[in-house]
Amino acid sequence: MTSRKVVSFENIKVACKNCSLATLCLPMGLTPDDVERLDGIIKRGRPYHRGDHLYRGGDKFNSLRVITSGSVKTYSPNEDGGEQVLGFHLPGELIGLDAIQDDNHTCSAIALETTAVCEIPFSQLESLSCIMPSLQHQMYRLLSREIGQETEMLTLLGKKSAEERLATFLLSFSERFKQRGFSASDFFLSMSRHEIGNYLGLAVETVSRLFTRFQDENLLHVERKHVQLLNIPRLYDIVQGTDSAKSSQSRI
Amino acid sequence: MTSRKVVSFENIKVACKNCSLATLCLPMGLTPDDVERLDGIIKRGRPYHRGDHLYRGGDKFNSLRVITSGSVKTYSPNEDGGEQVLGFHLPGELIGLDAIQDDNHTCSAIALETTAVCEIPFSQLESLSCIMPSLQHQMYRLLSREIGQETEMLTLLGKKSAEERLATFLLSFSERFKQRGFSASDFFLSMSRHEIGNYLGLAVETVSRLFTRFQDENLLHVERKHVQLLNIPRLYDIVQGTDSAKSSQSRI
DNA sequence: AAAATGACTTGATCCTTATCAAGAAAGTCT
DNA sequence: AGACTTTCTTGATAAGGATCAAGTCATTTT
Repeated sequence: MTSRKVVSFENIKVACKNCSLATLCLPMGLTPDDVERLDGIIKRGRPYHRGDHLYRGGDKFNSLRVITSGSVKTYSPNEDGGEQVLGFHLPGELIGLDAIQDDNHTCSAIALETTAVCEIPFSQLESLSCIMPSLQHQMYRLLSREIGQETEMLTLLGKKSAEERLATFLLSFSERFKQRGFSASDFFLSMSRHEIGNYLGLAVETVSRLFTRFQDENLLHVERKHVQLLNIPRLYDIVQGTDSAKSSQSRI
Repeated sequence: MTSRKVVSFENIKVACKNCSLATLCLPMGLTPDDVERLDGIIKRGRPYHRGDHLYRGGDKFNSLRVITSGSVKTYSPNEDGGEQVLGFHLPGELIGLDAIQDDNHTCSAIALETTAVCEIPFSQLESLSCIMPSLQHQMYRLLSREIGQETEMLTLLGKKSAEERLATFLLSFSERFKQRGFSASDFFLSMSRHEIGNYLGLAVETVSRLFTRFQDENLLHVERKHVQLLNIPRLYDIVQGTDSAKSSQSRI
């Protein structure tokens, strides 16, 4: 019975040209003809369930992957047995870029919920990008964007307070959900408090306390994974770290 | 008189095929013919002096740059006027990769000492990489490597203690100097304590105290910018954060 | 439905590192 | 050379967040 269900899933193969994520994804900026050619090398497998690994550190690198639904956590093991969460990835986002370097995955990727992905065999993508300059350009842009995003994380971890980190985290999801046509102020987080803390360089307890405090300050309403942002502008103030957030609150 | 000197500098244009850094740099893995073609698009300008900007955030992005001598700091301004140091770059290292994304530099690069660079006009590099698959491959690898390196910084800033951070920092320079044919245990750091602290997410005072402590523990000898590493293995122990460093010290 | 498990929250305490403050050393300028 | 500036060091204190310890709430198991 599961097998029949899986087969039906596999039949739901949305071609790039019909995919709502195309504007966020690799086909962005390509002509319809080029999208068609790119589509030709993409593999769409069965969905992953919560806890399934898309790949693990050390695995041979063959494909880049784009999340098409669900969400994924990437992480790398660190020396002393623990892990460092590297990112949370939503539909339209490309993962595995760090593995091009030496043909092996350096980090792992695990589904946080039922998740579908497109696999893009890298060697074929590379060949294709040799004959499709616009695809090559798009690849360079995506790789560069990834570098820019990690740079922002460096500032977050290097300079920001716990409060600023969580506000940044929440607004990042708000913006990304909005981009994808979902509510910017009402969403579910698919990861645990522990994973949020790990990602932000904070202890679980600190994350929990901050959620409570933000709620007490009417910045948001939170119930487990369900978050409703009630005062997005003030969250942006907090991100700025100008401390005007507190004063603007007291001015009310 | 300066102009004559500059002219003489400009004449010292080492072609890629004669450059000792070629194995670390873009030509890595290219055939001599391909290196020649790459060489054709590279511009070698006059050297920068300490404090000169190679580019600033907001500048139009035209070229990637490879340091050929000296050293460079990259940084991005952050909201509240301060800056976040993103990296220190030694000969053979490629900078500007983050700017491909939107055709503008998002961060700034400044010479920490007299520094020479090769400029690689990106549009020409892109065209060339379309007809030279091995160059394209090398570009993907370099971009991917950059992502991997930033990932390591995330772990450093997210999980490591001040002590582990400084040890990691010192060993990174040790390894990179060694790769370049210099001593792995005796070198000059071209940046200030303040810049080190900024980069590592620590206060200047903490960096200073750690240098003193490491010296007291006979891990190194430091006098201003001149660093001599006296016990590299134990520095590696510290990086691991297993705390075995301290016990191995007391065992002596 | 009760028990067990895991996730989250809350409180109390401790520790690391930031901040504040001042002095020393090095480098710069006239 | 002497004054000035900047960088670095060192000490004292404070604060932010980690850690330790319980307890609560959900969810799953039996």
